[in-house]
Amino acid sequence: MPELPEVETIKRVLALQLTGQKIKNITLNNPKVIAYPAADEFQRRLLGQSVETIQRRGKYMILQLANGERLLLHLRMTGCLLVTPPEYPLAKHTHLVFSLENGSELRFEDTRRFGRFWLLKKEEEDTYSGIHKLGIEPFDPLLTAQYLMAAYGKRRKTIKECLLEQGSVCGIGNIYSDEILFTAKIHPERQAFSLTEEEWKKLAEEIPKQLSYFIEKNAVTPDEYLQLQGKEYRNTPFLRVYGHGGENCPVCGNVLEKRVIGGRSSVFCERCQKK
DNA sequence: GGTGCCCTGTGG
DNA sequence: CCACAGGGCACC
Repeated sequence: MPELPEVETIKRVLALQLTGQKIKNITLNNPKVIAYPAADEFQRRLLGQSVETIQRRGKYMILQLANGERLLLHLRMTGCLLVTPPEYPLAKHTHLVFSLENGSELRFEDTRRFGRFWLLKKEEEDTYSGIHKLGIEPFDPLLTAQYLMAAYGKRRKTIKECLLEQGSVCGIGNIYSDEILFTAKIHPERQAFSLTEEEWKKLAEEIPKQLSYFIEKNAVTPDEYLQLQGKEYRNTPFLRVYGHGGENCPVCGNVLEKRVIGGRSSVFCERCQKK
């Protein structure tokens, strides 16, 4: 599910609910979700720790703990973090539950079980989670036309595939790559090296602009988030192309094309996004 | 670079 | 029944 805007939304909700909370108990229903270290050590080291701050890096969430350790999480496709009252019905694919000092629970659910946790010691170098391979944040002032050109400008891959990589600019997934390319008026199948300076400039503009727009549109209160069970994202009515294949382009009315690019389903307007 | 895989659920 | 789903990685 979650790309950067969704992870940011969840982060903002959890920050209100988890900051300062101590982990009193841990129930691990599916040890596979713990990528590192071994599940028993993971539980032993987390027990009794409290959450100091919550950060986001790319699509990863980072819980900074009072003892200097950090808990990392990647939600992948269907992962979901939710703070609930203890009596709240347990969802079917709940793999991990933290009971907190104030009586509430932090639950991790994930239907497809792709999501993973990592727990790193204070000064421990993280070569496990993949977070060390991430490129700059989309809101980094370093993200300029020049930066994009240097990163992708010689690549034969399509620009859509480049945007999905996390190594130069992180956080963009399949939905927002389509939205970004649509507003930048760039055909997703354009080979990266073929983009003009004007187009790199537009892209550098639209990447942070679109992502922050959707962060705004995502905004929920903790109550709303619980009601939506951390799953339904409210931003979908604002998506202009993703999920709208076969419908009319919101700009020119042309029928939107749906096509697999780099193994991912993609929607675009052949008239607005010239090849 | 492509392809398959990790998983479960849903919709055609 | 099969194709596909918002992510990422290993493996030719």
